[in-house]
Amino acid sequence: MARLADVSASTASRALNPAHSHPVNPATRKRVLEATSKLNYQPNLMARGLRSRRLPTISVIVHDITDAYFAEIVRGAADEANRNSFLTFVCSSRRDPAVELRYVEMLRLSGVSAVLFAAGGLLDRAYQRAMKKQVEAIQEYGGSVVALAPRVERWPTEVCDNRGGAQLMTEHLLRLGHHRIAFITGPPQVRTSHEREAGYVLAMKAAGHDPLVAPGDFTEPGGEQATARLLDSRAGFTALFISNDTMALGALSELRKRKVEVPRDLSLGVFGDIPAWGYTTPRLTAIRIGLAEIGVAGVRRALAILQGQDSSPRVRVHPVSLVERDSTAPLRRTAAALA
Amino acid sequence: MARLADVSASTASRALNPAHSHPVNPATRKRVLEATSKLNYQPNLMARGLRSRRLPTISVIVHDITDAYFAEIVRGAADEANRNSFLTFVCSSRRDPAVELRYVEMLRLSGVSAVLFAAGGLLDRAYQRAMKKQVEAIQEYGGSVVALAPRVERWPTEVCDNRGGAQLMTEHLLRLGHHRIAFITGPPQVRTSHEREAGYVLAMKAAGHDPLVAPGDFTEPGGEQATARLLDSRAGFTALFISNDTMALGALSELRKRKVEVPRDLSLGVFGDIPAWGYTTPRLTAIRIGLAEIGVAGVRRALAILQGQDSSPRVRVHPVSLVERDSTAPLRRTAAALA
DNA sequence: GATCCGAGGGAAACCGATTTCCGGAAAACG
DNA sequence: CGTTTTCCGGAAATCGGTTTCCCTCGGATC
Repeated sequence: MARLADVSASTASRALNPAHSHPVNPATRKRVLEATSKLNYQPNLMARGLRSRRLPTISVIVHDITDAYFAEIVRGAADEANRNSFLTFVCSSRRDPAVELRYVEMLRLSGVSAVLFAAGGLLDRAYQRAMKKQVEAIQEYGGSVVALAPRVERWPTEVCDNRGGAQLMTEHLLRLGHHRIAFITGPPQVRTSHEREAGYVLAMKAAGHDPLVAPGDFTEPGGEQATARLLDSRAGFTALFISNDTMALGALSELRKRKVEVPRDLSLGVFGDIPAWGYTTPRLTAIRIGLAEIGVAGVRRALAILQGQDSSPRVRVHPVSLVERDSTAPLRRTAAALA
Repeated sequence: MARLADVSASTASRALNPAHSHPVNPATRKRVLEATSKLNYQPNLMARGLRSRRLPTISVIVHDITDAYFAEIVRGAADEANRNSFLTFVCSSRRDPAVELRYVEMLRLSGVSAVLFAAGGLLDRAYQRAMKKQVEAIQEYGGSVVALAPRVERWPTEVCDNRGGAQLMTEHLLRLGHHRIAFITGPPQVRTSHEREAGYVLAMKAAGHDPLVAPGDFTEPGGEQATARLLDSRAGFTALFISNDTMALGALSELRKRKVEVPRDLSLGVFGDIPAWGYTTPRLTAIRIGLAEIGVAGVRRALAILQGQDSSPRVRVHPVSLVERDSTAPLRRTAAALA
């Protein structure tokens, strides 16, 4: 035991963890601290974890780490975790419930202190039940759970203003004179889809226009297909609002393939701003989400819960903003080529 | 002890870890396995780690997880780790040596089994010394270290063919009739820079042309500045080869700002293929690196070392390929507008 | 002066698995 | 039949901290 170096044995632990009630003589404490720095002593985290049931690690569960959306969340979370001497696991689940459950089980076994779910939970009943069980086991040993997107479970949540953001974009397009605005929504199992769709519908109805919602699934091929079907339907829209970045990539391919020129033939808005939007042609108008901040907030929240001092409301909504670029233009300049 | 459920005590450990030499009666072993599955027994990883000095975790150290290049490596590594029941730490170091050292120290304290360095080491002496010490400490407890890019240290390495890829792109441009090809290189502290530059220079000299190398630093603003300086220099080049994806993003901004049209005014090639290149205008010709495969190979190598059965050569070079898109065109169609 | 109380420190239990060490029983051998 | 292996299982040590339990000592109280 490295600590024998100075004098005491278990007293060292008390000196180094002043959180507990047992008093330690300041002089003794000083000696201990000197010894630790002299010996460059560092506690064995696994030994500590064996007693305390958890390790100073957090985890972020995302669908796909190569998706710029999730990567930014992970960066924010990992940075904040690092600042608090926590390490960060990253779990890329590919939207596979089985993989996700397996991840969470491994996390539990490894004594993770907090799990951040960066994507909406699936509405699947079996998944929900199994996940609830895992999460309860984690909470049993003192771990905390935070959602970074709306989920069905009643977890503490850090989320961006999906409804407000969708309203913002819709109103922007309306203000440009568009009133036939199509919307590609997300998968129905995910709350985010409904929230964004609701914002869009709300803004449309408030302006006295009929919403035109096309089903989508938040994936790139899904966005491609949804765009194709919309164009084929000849529904006669002059603006297209796509409810996430990944689908927008697919839409861009499809529009390029069909030689639909943006914004001349069609104004295009996206929920979710990723760096790539600054390099596409045209550069895309998008709803900017402070993803890194959400990641940071998630870790802060998780750590606060760990210390039993979280006073935030259960759901905290982070504001979003409209980033206007070149893909949205006034209706007069938009040929109704698709009517 | 959950295992008391059937009969034995420490025998269970032997039954569950047949790797060791102590024999176990097959019948007993069967009873133990039945009990474990009945009780849904799962070993406490921290207790196990306390003895074995390490946890079934790996870590990937990258400069920036939001960079598509690194994200793809991490995805490959995390998937492969998951398949082997290992969890994956991700460390986004922002190219800060202090952050990186701190990460590695935390990893060591947490008993990480393997560390994968996804970026070239800095040539800084103090950094090198400190890192060497950390890594030796990790190896002392049986952890392994793998480099996923050329580094100065003599670690097992999985790397893409930097020199060959640079030759490939250069030869592609030469074949199109270009001979005044500029090259934006990377920071001199990084081996990758030198390797790619060497490939470019080799191909140019082999063709009897003078290389034109502009300094860069692998960052986006760096790419912007390097491009600007090249254009200002009126060096009269008709093609530009940028040695990594991030700088290419900066270059795109600069070219767009100056209304240099690609490939009409300038052919553009990039080392490093990222999804965004399919959505830019024009779509960029790039050297494709199998980054996910490199991540997978890194984990495989690390696990093999852990089990003392790594028979690979120290440095394994992964092939790259040329993805031809719209940003490179024959010289005849390229106005020497920049001459 | 006896009792009580709190400060402060040490010994030992504990977390849960792995790994010696050891011993009994069966098998192999002379 | 005695002796030496071999097989197999249990008791106990170990990993390195944290926490409980207990003890001592000095000061305060009655």
